[in-house]
Amino acid sequence: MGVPDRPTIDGLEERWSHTWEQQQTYAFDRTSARDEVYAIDTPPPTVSGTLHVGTMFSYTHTDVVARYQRMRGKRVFYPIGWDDNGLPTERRVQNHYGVRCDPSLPRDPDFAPPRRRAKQPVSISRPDFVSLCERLTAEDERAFERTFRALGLSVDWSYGYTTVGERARRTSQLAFLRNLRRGEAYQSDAPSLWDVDFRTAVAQAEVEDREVTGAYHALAFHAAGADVLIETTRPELLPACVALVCHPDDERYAALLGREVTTPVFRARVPVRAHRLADPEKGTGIAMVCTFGDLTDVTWWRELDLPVRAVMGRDGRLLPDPPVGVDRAAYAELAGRTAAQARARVVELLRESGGLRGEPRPVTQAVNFYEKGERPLEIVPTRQWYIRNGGRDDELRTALLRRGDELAWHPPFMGARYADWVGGLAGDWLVSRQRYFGVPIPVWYPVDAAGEPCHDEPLSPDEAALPVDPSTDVPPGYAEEQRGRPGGFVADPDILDTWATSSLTPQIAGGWVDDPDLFARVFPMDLRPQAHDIIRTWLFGTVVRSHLEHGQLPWRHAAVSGFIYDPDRKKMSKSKGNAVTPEIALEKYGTDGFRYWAAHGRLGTDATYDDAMMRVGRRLAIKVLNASRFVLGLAGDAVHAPVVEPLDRAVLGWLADVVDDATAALDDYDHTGAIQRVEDAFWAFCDDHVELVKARAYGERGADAQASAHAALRPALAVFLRLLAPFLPYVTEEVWSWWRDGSVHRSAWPSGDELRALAGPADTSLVASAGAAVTAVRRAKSGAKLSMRADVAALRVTADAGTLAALRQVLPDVQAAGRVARVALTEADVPEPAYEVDLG
RNA sequence: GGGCGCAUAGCUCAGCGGUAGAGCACUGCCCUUACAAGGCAGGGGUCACAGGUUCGAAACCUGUUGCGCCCA
Repeated sequence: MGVPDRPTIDGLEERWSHTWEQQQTYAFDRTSARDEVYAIDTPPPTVSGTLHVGTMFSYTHTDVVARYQRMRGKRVFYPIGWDDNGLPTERRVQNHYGVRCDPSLPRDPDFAPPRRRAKQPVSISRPDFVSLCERLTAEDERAFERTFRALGLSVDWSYGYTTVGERARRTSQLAFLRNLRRGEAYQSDAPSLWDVDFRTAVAQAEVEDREVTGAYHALAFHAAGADVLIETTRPELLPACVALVCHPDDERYAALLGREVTTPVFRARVPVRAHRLADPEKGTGIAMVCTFGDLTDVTWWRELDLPVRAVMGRDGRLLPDPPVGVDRAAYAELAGRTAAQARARVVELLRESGGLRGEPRPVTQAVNFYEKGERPLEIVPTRQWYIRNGGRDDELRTALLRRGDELAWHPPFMGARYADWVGGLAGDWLVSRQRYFGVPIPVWYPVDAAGEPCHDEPLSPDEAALPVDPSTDVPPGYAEEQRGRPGGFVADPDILDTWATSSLTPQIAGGWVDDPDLFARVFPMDLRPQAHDIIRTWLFGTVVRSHLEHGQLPWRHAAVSGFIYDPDRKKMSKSKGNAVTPEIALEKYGTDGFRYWAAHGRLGTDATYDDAMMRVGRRLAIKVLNASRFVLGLAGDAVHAPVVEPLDRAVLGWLADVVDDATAALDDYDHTGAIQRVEDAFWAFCDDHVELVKARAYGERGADAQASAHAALRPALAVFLRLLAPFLPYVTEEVWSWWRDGSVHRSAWPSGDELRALAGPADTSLVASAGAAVTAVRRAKSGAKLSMRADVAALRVTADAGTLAALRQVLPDVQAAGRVARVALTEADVPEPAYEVDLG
């Protein structure tokens, strides 16, 4: 191809991306044996409109690993998927089109999405809603793919998947049914955390605390004798009160234990009970137990065997009918109101009846929210599906903790996050969601003669029939006419949580359900890359599923990236409006410049979005282009000439050490250490070595000395290109194409030993000796405000015998590079060599 | 309240037992025939604080303070 006259890094992305696609440069060879394969369980990004710069950061880290392993000779299995399943997509569709799903509506044969977003969301049928989800995610996925391709990811796009695709549905349903068969999946009708806006149950891992302002209300309960005061931040739950509870050692209330008191306003009789979790220091030391105000209420309810007085509906409004034992007229004031409305009304009623003592006192408190939700979570008794994850089973918990220990964490301290989470699990994994767009739970229930579904005897499909949609498919042995009829069946209406499917990405990408040949070659995988925020969800979930299904870890290594902060130290996020669009950065600094910045962020460490760093990366890429042009443009075809000059031998030996260090760093998943070592060496190579041998390379000291220079420069350049290739894939490929066959990304990673063999007997310290001498000359010229090309009369060096002996070997190169006429060497017992320059 | 991490030059970070480093920014010089969307050189830090270990600590230990993340 030859060296262009005016090389530029602009436009390399488009050209080489196209070539790589055409030549299938990153295609996975699926005939490879497992031990030849390096398999990556790439995170399927949530499809959400735009890619976050933090995502690009993390994916660059993974791509560096992929490219390195490929050059090491591994057959890299590097698929990618899109997480389009579940609530995030539903929410996006609702906002994007201004619609909401109403499953009671029939499909509209002439359905078209609203043209303009209406103020009030338009209700549409479930099939129409799902089709909008599919339509929008398809658009988003095309945009994501464009951006990832622009980032130069070396994935094999032919192994793409989506988490609602057919293979994902089959995988998710099959894994669930196997869990069910083994007793690892089960149903429970129990109080569950519930988001009243999304109207679905949520799992522990999706819950977050938020500080909100509330108020303590002092309420007087009537007892024989004196009133009992309790304090609560949720007076609207007073009709749900089932007991008062105090600490067993609290003498203030000892006389009340076992007696009943009467709730104010609602006039329900409730017992006073004792429990160790009642905090005598908090409020008045005695609390009301409601079904259900918080998770402590659930504990009290369960452990004290209390009845249920449910008041909170799934829509976040108080149920129409009062619980047993509650005053009907008072409750009628609250029925149908939201929690906030009901609270205001209860406070009024309390004031009127004298049940409120003093004024409410404002407090800030931590309240549970669904991480994507807007109103505090309620706790509602519902029937839900769970998968065992060790939260209620010490044996399983211990086994999963051991899996965490088996995994090679990069950096190691991330393993503690996993152990903390597993150690603190409060219950099993709630996987059912009362939503529409996702993998349906693949079971039906028989309907008894009275028309009631028998939830204890779920009907499963044949594995061969998967994936199924129970709302349209029929269980084995039944006919569609029997749907909903006594003696017939009903479908489970729920879908599996997104994480319950994405926890199976190794199985989905590896073809567990339909390509056992592939699966055997790639599973268990080598690497799980991801960010640290989803250790408790995605990483842990994947370990759980693999442990239950395969009895082993799903991968050997986990590489955990940090987050990206803006220069003001705030976390970048779309909601804060401070996120940078990665496409703009890629355009401005080039892909190589962007990747250079990303590669400087170490695993596990949060990094700052830094334009300046990208500019440096861009400059490095330009330097690669120019230095390569110079080296390759030198006359002569002396590649096979012997390397005889001491400095040439030295630079190759020195470079061998660089190769060894970079290799060790990358083997240790330390891409930061590797790129630093390599780029420092490359600049030193350009600034010192190339300058030192330039005159010789032009032939000023004869043919043999010239040939030696060329014979060292070209292999050195080839090594640098390969060392830089995982980080700067475009510019290295461009230069490689000028003079080598094939792709640099399919070339063999350099070997320090091969370089040493080429170098022969080499004293690598000569590189530093010669560098120090030319630097001294440059410093003198700079101090005298002279051009670097200015001639110098003399260089006098005073140093010990060893230093002088080294210097003598490279003296002609030093003199030529510094344009020094005479050199005088003086031996003396000095700690540091002294350089004196006579400018003449 | 618990766990984890971080505190080094104006900024972004490396160093993790042997006399303080890089890049950016700043200053000066050089239009040098690989590179001015360059290059060369220079100034700049009581390594958060307090104890301890050591011949020697930015580094190891203990504590304190501040910041961040995760979990109660």
